[in-house]
Amino acid sequence: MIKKQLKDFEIRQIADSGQCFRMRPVSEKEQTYSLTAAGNYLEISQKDSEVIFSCTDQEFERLWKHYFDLETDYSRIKQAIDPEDTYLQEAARIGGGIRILRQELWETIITFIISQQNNIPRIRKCVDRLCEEFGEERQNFRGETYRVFPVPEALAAVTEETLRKMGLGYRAPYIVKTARMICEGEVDLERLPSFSYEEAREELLKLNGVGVKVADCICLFALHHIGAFPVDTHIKTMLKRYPEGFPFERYAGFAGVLQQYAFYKETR
DNA sequence: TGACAGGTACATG
DNA sequence: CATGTACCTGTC
Repeated sequence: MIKKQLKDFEIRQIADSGQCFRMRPVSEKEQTYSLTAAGNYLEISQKDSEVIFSCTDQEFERLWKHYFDLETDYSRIKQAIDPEDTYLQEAARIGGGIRILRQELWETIITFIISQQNNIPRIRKCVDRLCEEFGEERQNFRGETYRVFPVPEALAAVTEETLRKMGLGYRAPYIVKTARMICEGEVDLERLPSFSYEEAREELLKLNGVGVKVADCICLFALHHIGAFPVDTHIKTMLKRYPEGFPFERYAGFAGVLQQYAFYKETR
C-alpha cells in the first residue's frame, strides 16, 4: 500500500471515461476501484487528492506511475484551452481528473474492435467474458482469483461461432482474424511503439475490424499519441458546436486529451 | 416499435 | 475518392 498526493487525477472519472473497460468499483461504496494491466492486479482508492495504490513502491514506480501517466502535467494542458471557449472550459472542469492511460497494445486493439457500434456496459460484458473464458487465472494480494486478458494465441485458436455465442455479434470474425494476423506476424506489435503516430495508424489499419476511429483510439489509449483525435458519434455532435471548425491547430500535439474531456462531458 | 450505442467492410459510381 | 448499406445485441 502506498499513498500519493495527486492533482488532476480522479479515479472515478478515469474509470468512466470510456478508454478502459476493466476498471470497476470493488464494492458498492464506489470509492475503491480494481483493474488489471499487463497481468497485474491493482486496487486504487481516492479521497480528494489522496490516492492509495495497493502495491509496493517498486511496482508503482515500475508500472503504475507510467500506466496512469503521472509524469505529465495536465494543468498545463488545461491552461492551453482558449479562455473564450466555454465548451472546452466546461468539459475540462467536469472531466479534468482524466488521465490518458498507457494500456497494453494487444488488449486495446481487441477492446476497441469490440467497442464499435456498441455501448459501454455491453463492451464491458464482452471483455469480461473473453477474460473469463480464455484468460489466464491468477491470484490477487487477497488470495482471490482474477483473470488476465487472453493472449493473442488464445483468441487466434477460437472460432467465430464460439465468439458469436458469447455475444460478440458481428465483431466475432474481426477478433479471430486480427488475432491470427498478429500471431502470424502480419502486423508486428513489438515494433509499433517505436512508430510515429502516422506510421502506427497506417499499420493498425491493416487489421481486420480496425478502421480509422478504432485505430485512433489505439494510438491514443495504448501508444500514447495524445495528438490522435478519435471522432465518433459523440465527438461529431461536439464538433457541430464549432461552425467555424474546431481549432485543431491551436491544440496540435495534445488534442486527444481535449477529446477525452469532451467525450466525458458529452456522455454525461 | 425503432433508434441508438465510442464503426467497419464491401460494393458501387 | 465518396457515398450507401448490412451487420449482432441489449436497452430505452
